[in-house]
Amino acid sequence: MSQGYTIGRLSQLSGVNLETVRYYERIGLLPAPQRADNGYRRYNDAAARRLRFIRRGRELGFGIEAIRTLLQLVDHPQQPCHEADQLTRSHLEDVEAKIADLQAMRDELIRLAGCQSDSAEHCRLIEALDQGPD
Amino acid sequence: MSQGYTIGRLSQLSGVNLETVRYYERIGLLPAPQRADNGYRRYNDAAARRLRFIRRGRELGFGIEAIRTLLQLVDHPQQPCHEADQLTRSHLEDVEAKIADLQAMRDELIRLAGCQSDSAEHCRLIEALDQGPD
DNA sequence: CTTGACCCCGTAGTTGCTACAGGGTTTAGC
DNA sequence: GCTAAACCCTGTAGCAACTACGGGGTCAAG
Repeated sequence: MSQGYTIGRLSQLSGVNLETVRYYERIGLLPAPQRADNGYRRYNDAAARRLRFIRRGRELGFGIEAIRTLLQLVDHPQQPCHEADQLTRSHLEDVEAKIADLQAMRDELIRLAGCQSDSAEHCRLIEALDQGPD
Repeated sequence: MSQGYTIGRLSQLSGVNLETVRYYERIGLLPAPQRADNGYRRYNDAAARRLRFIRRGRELGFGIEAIRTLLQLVDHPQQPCHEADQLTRSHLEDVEAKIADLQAMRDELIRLAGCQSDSAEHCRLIEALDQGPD
C-alpha cells in the first residue's frame, strides 16, 4: 500500500462525512486527488488541512460560495484580507438577523406552549394561528 | 365575473406568494378550489383563512408536516389539543437549540471580524479556519 | 385591437448534503 | 485457497420548502 489516506481515513481525520467529501470534489471545492492503481482516491496532508478548513467554515455558517472565496485567499496569501473581512461582517449580519427571528419565534412559542384544553377549538396555538395578527 | 378571489388576489390577501399557493395545493396542504369557466381557480374566505393559518404556522417555524397535523385539529375542533402542544414544545426545543448554535457562531464571528491585515496569511479569519481547534 | 396584466400547467433549479443501487477490491480469518 | 466483511467506485435520486422558468391561454383598458 502506498502513502496517503483513503477517502474513508480522510473522512475520519477531517470529521467530514465520506459522501460529503466526494460531493465537495464534484462541486470543485476540494481538488480531485491522485488515484491509486485500483482507482481509489489517495489524499495527502494538504487535502486533510483543506477539508478541515472547509468544515470549520461550514461550522461558522459560511456558505459554499463564501468558502470558495476564502480558499482562494488561502491559495494567495499575499492578498489583503479585506474580502474575507467583508464576508465575515456580512455573514455576521445574517446570523444576527436569524437570531432575532428565532428569538421572536421562541417568545411566541413559549406563550403558546403548555395549553391543555380538551378541545382544539380553544387551544392557544390553534387560536393564535386561526385568528392571529396580520 | 363570479364571486370569490383569483389566486393572485388570494396571494395578496394572505401574504403568501402566488407560486407557493399552487405549491401548497400540489402537496395537499390547501384543498383544490373550484374552477371558473375559464379554468381559473376561485377561492373563498375559508381558503383565505386556511392560507393565513398556514402562513402564521410557517412564520413560527413549523414544518409542513406539523402544519398538516395542526390543520387536522382545526378540522376536528372537538379533539383535545395535546398533539398540538406536543408539536409546540418539540418545535420550541429545536428553536432554542438553533438559537444556541447561532449565538456560538455569532460570538466567534465577532471575534474574527474587523481584521485589516494586508496579507491574507495573517488574517484572523483565515488563520482560525486554517489552524483552528479540532 | 392591441398591449399589458393576469392565469394555466409542468418541470427544473435552489442549498448542502445524504442515500441508494449496482458494481469492484481488499483484508482478515480459517 | 476461500469466503465474508469492510472498504472503494460511479451515477442518480431524494430531502425541505419553495422559486423560477417556458410556453401557452385569457381578460380588461384605452
